[in-house]
Amino acid sequence: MYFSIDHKSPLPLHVQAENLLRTIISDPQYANGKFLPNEVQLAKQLAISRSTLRHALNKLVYEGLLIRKKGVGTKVAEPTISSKSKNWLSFTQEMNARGITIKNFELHVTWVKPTEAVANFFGISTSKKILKLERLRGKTEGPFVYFISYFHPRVGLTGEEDFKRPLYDILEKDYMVIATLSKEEISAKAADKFIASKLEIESGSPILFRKRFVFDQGERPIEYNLGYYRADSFVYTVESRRE
Amino acid sequence: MYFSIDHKSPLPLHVQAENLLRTIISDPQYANGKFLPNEVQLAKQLAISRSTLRHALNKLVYEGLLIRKKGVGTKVAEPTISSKSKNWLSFTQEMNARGITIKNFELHVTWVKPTEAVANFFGISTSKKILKLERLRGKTEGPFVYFISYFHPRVGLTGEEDFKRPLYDILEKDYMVIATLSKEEISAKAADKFIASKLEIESGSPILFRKRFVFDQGERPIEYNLGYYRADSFVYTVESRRE
DNA sequence: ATTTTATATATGTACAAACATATAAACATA
DNA sequence: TATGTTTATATGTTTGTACATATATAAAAT
Repeated sequence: MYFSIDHKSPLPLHVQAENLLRTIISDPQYANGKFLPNEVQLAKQLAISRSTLRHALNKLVYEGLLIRKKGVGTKVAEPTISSKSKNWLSFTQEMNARGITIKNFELHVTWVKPTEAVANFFGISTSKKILKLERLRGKTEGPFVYFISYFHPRVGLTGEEDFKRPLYDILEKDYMVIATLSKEEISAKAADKFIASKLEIESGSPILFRKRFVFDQGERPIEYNLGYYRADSFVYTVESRRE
Repeated sequence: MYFSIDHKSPLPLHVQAENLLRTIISDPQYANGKFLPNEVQLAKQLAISRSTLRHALNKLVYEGLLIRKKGVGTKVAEPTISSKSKNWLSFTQEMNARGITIKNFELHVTWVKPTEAVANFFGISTSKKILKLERLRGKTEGPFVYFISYFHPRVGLTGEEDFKRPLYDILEKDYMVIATLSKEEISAKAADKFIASKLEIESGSPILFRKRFVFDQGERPIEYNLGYYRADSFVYTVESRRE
């Protein structure tokens, strides 16, 4: 199979190169920290200049998908499952970028009366039913996260949506709701029986628990999300800079 | 006042330009979304090429400090109320803000050969001894976190410092080392015997594990920190904003 | 008065070329 | 054996140049 870049495409060459590289490094052949061809060679192969290639590489390096080392080469980063708070990529997009295909093991949509905490967060009464979305997701080998989401009635979800599509895509394109602010609380806890059975681990095993509060542009609450992650397959990463 | 760039400095021009720009845009005169001079002009002023200047600008744009618009110009981003500054409080300050008085239960200073991971992060050999700081801290009722810190030799710590003072205070005031960037990995794990005994919990109990990589202004590694938190008394919070 | 068209301006894209510097491996030396 | 020294190789830095494209404004046409 041969890759090439279309010099006549309106899409900038460095973007094409970036996309191409994403495809290339997501290949299992490259997944395990294998080195790319050197820049001069790769530029020649793609028929672009080294500067343009570096433009593309820079982005992937910045995202943490590639690791460059002076005098050595550029290799594919180990595909750790992690979450960068800086990026507002959706869960699926983020995982895809790391060469992990997300499988949906379970997907339940129900209308329920909100708990005290949820009603309080949304500023609604506990008697009015709201949409609850439960999803068990993970890799082909098995699930590693159980999500529970509640949505504010204002959003207008019907429950008939195709939740296999990225959630933010649905909210933005179909409901014109743009998530802008997210507050998260991350903690560790022991898995109870229910979560343990879902994640296929033993009851009492440590799990990473993430509460996520999502707001729209007007800082109005739109989603209340609970995530239970298997401790052995999920790391949460945060990058912060002073000033 | 006039800025300039030293072409003889070993520090790359684009890094110098980046630092310079950081200073410039932090000036209140520039703080409120004011436009920078255009690239060609600014490059001339700084006596560097436009490409080099763009290299510097790119980084600041990526960090969200600058906003570029094709055909218009580059302006300083509005200062958002992010959690960045919040994340940069010291542990003690952070706890004080939550109304918790911190007690030091144990404090050990030793010189040790770094593990593979630490040596690799610092870019030093595993044979040279470095400073290791272990601290068991918590509330008056009992400890809830065990910290292990390693410091890069470059920092110049002697081990004789008064570690009851805030760490960042020591680094800044006594050693002129300013921590600027922090990358963290948060995960859950089961407490091993050692940690369990320190935190006064049962072995196998879930704990929150935080790896923290701290860099100075030149993005050089200065601290490698491991934190083991009792799950029942610690929650990690993150706030992130899109765009 | 309104719409269209030109134009100056600024960022965006792309290439070529040269030199600097870190790394690892091969080689030579004590 | 252990330690320097060279060398090939790969990324890092920097400049110069040219043209593309989006934007806002001013001028011209309707």
